[in-house]
Amino acid sequence: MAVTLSDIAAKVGVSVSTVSRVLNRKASDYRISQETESLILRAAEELRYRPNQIARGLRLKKTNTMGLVTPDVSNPFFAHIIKAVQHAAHGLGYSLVVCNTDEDIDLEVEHVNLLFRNRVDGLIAMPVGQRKEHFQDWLEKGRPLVLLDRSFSELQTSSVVVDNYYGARQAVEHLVANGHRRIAVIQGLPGTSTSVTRLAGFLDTMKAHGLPVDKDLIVGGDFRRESGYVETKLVLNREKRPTAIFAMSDLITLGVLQALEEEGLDLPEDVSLVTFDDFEFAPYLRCPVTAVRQPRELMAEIAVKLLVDQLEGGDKDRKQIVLKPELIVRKSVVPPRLEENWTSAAHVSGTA
Amino acid sequence: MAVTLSDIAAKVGVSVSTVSRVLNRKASDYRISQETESLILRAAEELRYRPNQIARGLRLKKTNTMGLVTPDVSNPFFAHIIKAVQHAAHGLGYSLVVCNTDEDIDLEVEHVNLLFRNRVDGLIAMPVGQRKEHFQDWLEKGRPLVLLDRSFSELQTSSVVVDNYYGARQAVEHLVANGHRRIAVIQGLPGTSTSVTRLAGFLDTMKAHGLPVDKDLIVGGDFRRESGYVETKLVLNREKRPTAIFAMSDLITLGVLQALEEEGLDLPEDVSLVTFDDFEFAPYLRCPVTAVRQPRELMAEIAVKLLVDQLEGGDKDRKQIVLKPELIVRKSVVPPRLEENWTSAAHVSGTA
DNA sequence: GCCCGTAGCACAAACGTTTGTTCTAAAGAA
DNA sequence: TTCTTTAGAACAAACGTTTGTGCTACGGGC
Repeated sequence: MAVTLSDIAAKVGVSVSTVSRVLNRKASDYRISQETESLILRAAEELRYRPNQIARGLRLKKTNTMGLVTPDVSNPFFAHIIKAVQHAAHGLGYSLVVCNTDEDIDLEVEHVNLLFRNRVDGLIAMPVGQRKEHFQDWLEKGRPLVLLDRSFSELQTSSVVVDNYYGARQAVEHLVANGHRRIAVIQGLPGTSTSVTRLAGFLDTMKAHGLPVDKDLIVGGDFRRESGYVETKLVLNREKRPTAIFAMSDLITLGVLQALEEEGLDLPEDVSLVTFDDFEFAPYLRCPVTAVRQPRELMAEIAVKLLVDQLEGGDKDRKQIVLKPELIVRKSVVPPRLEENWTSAAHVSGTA
Repeated sequence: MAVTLSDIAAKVGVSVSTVSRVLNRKASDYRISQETESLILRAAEELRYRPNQIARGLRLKKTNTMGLVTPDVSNPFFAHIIKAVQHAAHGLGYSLVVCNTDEDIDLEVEHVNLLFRNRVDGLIAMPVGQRKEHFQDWLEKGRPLVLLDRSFSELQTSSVVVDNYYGARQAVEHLVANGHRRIAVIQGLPGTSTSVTRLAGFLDTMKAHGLPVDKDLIVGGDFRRESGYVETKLVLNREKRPTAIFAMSDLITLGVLQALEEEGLDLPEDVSLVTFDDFEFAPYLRCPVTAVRQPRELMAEIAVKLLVDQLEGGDKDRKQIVLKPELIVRKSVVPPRLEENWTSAAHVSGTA
């Protein structure tokens, strides 16, 4: 069906190997005459020859493809990362196989296995957390891996992440500076490095200010909207309502917004809010949200660069890149109303 | 490095072909003894054999991979589509190579070529528009193609789109019913089928109501935020300002919001707004936006189904699936202020 | 006239599979 | 005993490349 080297060889009347060498620009190394060379080039052009990367991959043991394992393609944060990874990879001559784990560790394992079968040259992963043996296996097979956004400190491989501890401290400092003491934390998937580190940042900040931490206000099961929604609902109906919420992802914030609306609570008068992930719509919300912005594109580019360095340069060093996030202050944090601060609040049902 | 069939063969003491047949569950067809079979299965397990899909692909001329060409991975609409395509493809045993064209036709051509070299089994494309020879070539090579979201009526292949004409009519009817006569249209990439059809829907609706159309109010160059921003800026500074805006994508709307904010105009008091693509944050914006919602996930699933039917069932029929969009009415459309309707407006500089 | 050097290419193996065909030994039939 | 059948597997080719090595013929040196 498709045109092969031997089609060209037949047309020109030379052997397949000669054609191969010419098309790989190795004509001069094998003293192939100018004449033969141009005949072959012309024939390849005419037949619209397109090399079969599968055959090539088999022979060369290199597919020029990398895998990207993502927790949630539809999350704007990851979507931007994917776009940037795709772009960088393409620029360096690599195709990208994108996987979606849905934060499901079993699915992640399956995808990593599949990527191995497909013999992608390297892997960029934003891992679910919890388990890491599949990545360990991957590394033991001698294949490069770069962790992105989330990492395992125990894994001997490169990673590029944001300083989540710093980011969380910035966010919580901002809340505390505005007078908040009862702060609810809606975290992401508990085992994930980003959750863990951000939570540590929260706890340390509270401690630094000598503020008590109510364990009941530390909630959340994953990074998704639904989680943000139900956890907010629950936390708002506690006896002592928090005066502020620290959300660990853009989608969680989406759920928070939905819950607040349903409860008839207004941002920021009734509750203050700080979130991780600065999404595009943040400035245009009813109340523009103060957010921790991460250098998504930069992270993605570095990850690709690191991977390709390993693939092509044979750079075996384990590099740990940490970038600084930035707190974008908008309008979702104001001082709490005094009377609410310590009242047991069967909450006022709605101003809406 | 990696374990191959012959490693297993050597360990068990049989030939490669026998191992292959056993692992492909064809043992009984070739009367291989139960004993040999279980020996092989055990060995494969112990050695942690993972079939090399590259070799397999070469032999079988099937890679179990499909390509997805996307205009913009970071656009929430496409991000959701990608996620759903990924999910459906994975469910049917296919890996997904994702490309990003950035609405650049040359890049699209390049990506399609690359996908061909990689011998993906089939292609799902959300094409830029403008040119289609590369898809024609693809089809002539006998490879399946499914167009998604956007289509070419001249191309003999399956497609799944939304009824953009209907969606646009719904949107514009809503504006007209609220008393708007001067409506600005910020369209996407002019050649794209979605732009063309939505524009037709707009024009026909205006005509149906006997309303004049000011060509100067039909603007826009692509589906992105920047376009929405600058076009809104320009259109708002015309002598006769429109009383409403019809935006053709979520990202355009994002740009519109930004421009409105900068101009100190309030939604919906100063300008009404209807947009295509119902994004997640739409309900939580300062002014919740009325939007045309498309069944993204369904579209994606159908596209994958269509492609796989062609790949595996050999179904050669050209199927054209058209789904109905739905207008979600929120609060961004109100009747225009009377005095504004026909005054030349050196616009009031800001209420903010 | 003979040999050697070299230009210019062909040959063949290998990458890891799949699959049509062939081979071997043992069992059963005559 | 001899021939046929069959179970159980091995052999080998092919997919489309790449690449180390081998081959041939011509020209020049002596």
